[in-house]
Amino acid sequence: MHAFDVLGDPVRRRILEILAEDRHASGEIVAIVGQEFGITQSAISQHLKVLRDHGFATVQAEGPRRIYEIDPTPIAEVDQWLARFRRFWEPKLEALAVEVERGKRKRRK
Amino acid sequence: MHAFDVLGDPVRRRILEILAEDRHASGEIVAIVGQEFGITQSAISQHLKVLRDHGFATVQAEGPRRIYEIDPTPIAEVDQWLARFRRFWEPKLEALAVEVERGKRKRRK
DNA sequence: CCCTTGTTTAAGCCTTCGCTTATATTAGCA
DNA sequence: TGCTAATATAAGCGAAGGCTTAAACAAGGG
Repeated sequence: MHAFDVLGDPVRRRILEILAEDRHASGEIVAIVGQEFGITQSAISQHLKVLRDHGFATVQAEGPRRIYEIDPTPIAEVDQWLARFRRFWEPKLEALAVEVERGKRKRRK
Repeated sequence: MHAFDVLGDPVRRRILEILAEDRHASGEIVAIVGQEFGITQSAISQHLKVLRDHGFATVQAEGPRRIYEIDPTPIAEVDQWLARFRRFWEPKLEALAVEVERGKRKRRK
């Protein structure tokens, strides 16, 4: 399963949004996401497994609880792939790089 | 089908890579992608339909040929969603903005 | 007009995916 | 040691997606 497929599911995207803010126990995620999507604890646990297996999240046991934390690595790879398209909607990007360079030169003088 | 699902397929990603470079006739895409993935012209035509239907590409008839051109809009939306995760691998982003501002101030003096 | 070339569409098959229900596992506490 | 709370796993089902073959359609050129 490719990283894009992992991000293809709305439940998983929502979980990642939550984990982007802070680490959470499985149960906390179930409370939020289960409510919003009307799915069971089991379903969410399976989504968490997908996120784990594909490197989007890491787990740490704290007593009986599983604390999930985001791992941005695969998202960064996706972002990397998107880079080649950015010039279509951000022609300013080159200009930005130029700006920074100009600033650096000025300060070196 | 969500934009992420559209990007989930490797054939479609490859087509978008090709269209990112230049516009191409359907047949040209078939020649490249069909070879690489070992699938039929029909299969590729169906992928092109998905890209059309979800706003990733536009078509223009030129005689019997269909010329495909990329439309970056949905990719930009995906990129937008990814924005919230960028701080995890690019803490320099804030610094970059600061740099630009500093450069602008210097030049105003 | 027909034939050929370029392309799309239809039908059907097979696999994958997400969900539910039911069951297992693990930790801590009485 | 059992009981409960928190979580994961197994089995099975239905829907969706991607592929192939076959058929349809559109544009020129003879």
